[in-house]
Amino acid sequence: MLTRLYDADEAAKQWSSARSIADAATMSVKFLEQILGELRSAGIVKSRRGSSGGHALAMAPDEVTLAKVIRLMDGPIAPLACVSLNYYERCEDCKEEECGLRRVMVQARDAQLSILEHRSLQDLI
Amino acid sequence: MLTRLYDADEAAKQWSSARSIADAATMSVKFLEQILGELRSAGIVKSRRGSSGGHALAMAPDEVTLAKVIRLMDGPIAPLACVSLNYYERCEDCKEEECGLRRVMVQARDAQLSILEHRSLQDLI
DNA sequence: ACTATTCCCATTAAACTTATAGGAATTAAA
DNA sequence: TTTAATTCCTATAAGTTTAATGGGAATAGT
Repeated sequence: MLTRLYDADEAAKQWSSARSIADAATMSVKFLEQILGELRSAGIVKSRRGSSGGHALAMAPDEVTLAKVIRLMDGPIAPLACVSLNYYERCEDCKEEECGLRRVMVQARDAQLSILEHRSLQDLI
Repeated sequence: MLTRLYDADEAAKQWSSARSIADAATMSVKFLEQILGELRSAGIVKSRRGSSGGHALAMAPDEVTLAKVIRLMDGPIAPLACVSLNYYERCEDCKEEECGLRRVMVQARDAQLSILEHRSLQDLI
């Protein structure tokens, strides 16, 4: 769905309307607007109001890593909060240095991030 | 919590009561019983009723991969249902062969599984 | 002024997670 | 054979999160 936002010629600054994207993805415009709002306030998408307004990518496609988008949409990538880089929360009654589960979960997190941090919108086409 | 189940001498078949485990983990016995029930019906844990009954691992600690346990407790490991090995669900209106997102998510899934399928309870101690 | 569009906020509806509760079945031991 | 400890089964409540809808104000082009 995001890929539609950079089909347009960058110089020409084509703004895709929420309506047109929603139609293509068969989802409600209102719901889509909400998602685009999140993307905008995260700086991934920029928008222009008014009669022939719309939405467009705010940065180059290869700068939008999947990790960024997923964190924004789905929250933490890490399987446990105590190994999350961006949404860390400590477990209660846990000595992190000694926790074997945590040690393994860090490995799992890093394995996944090694993919998601190095794949961008560019790679989705 | 699971690690407590194989502290005991395997030959002596020590059965840990739900109560004793719950105390150590500061959780309600009833809640723990529910979890142990799931583990039992998945064949990871076996139980014995009656006066001096309890629970014990049903297989060697190194056979209990984290992938097994996580799938049982948390469901799919894959970040999207359409790339899940055990809980696959097709996306609607999607030609999987052409879907760039899916291609990347498969990579992310495999990266994570390469850890979780090769780490067992044994590795948590 | 008129119209198409984003933008913001509030609300509902559905789903899932977490936890609690009661009691039947089973077993060992007294 | 009675008693006590324990698993086992099922229902349900409470809480949280997610998905979706809706109304209307702000903006910009014509």
